[in-house]
Amino acid sequence: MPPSSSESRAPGAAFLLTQLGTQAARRFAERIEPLGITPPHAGILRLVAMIPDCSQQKLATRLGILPSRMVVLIDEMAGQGLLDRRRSATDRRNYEIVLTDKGAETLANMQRAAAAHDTDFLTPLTPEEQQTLKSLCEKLAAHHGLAQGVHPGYKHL
Amino acid sequence: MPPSSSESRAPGAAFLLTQLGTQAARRFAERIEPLGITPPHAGILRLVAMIPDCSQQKLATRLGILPSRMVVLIDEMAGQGLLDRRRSATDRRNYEIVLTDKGAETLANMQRAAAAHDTDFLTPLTPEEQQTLKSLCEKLAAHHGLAQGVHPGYKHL
DNA sequence: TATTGTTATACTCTATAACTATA
DNA sequence: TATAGTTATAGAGTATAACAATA
Repeated sequence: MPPSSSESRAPGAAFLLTQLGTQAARRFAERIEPLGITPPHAGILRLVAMIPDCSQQKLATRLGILPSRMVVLIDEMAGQGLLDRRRSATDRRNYEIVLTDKGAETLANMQRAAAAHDTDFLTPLTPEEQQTLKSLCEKLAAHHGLAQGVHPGYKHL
Repeated sequence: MPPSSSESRAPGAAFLLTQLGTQAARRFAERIEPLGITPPHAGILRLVAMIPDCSQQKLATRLGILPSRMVVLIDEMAGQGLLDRRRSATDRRNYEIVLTDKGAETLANMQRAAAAHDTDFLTPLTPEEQQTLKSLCEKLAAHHGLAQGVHPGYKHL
């Protein structure tokens, strides 16, 4: 019988993961706010760097963002000068989204922010504990089919 | 120098926590959907059981939900017969929110769903790994000031 | 005057459908 | 006809202000 009072129950690990994940996402959003971008922008930046000349639809599918929403996000980022829309030469229906120099710079700043965020968030744990946590999370993520480096928070389910 | 390709980076533990936390929250929402309730409803149910005769404002503050939103949520739950609004005898401005029999039954079903969710979500790990993960998450949650059993996902920051 | 609950309103994000231009 | 991008629109959720009843 687990220890319990009549008034509260100790939360399980899944609930703790929900709490921590929400908190981590919130802190990351605060970290990148000074860069003028939001978490969806950050996801797009990283994916555009990974997949050069990617179409908007592919980006939308990979990130779980609706195409109609992607239009707005790309508009915002193009307006900030972070990326350019170029019509594909082979199929002029779709665009090839490319990083500008400023976009690449913002990506680098975002990755530095992510690294600092990671360090700070895990600082209560010893280096050994951090490694253990990471390994266990990787094992869980693999079994749950989570894509490498793609935030599932933009999905429509 | 960490292992990396030119195309991708291994995500840090904080990012993994965000992924897993989002996924866990989504699965929990799916689990309780057959009970006719959403995650905010679940949070209210648990808090109402913990704090009898609680006012709407106290519930809103504890859960990080705006008072104006709390009105709608309590309306929905009262409409389902899960709880009742009773005017306080001592201060007739505020209500005392009380669980009905059906509300208590739904709470019990929700707690069973949470336990099953926890078991399923952690099933890729061995019992020892599960205990280790839970301990590390508890340590992190304590250092980050996360309230016992209160989902931070309803907060306005 | 301050507080509880409530309503009204605006803004964002999600979701669907319809439109355009290309193929 | 099918697809990429876009626009329009409706529905949640978040946030702020203002209001009525009560203290």
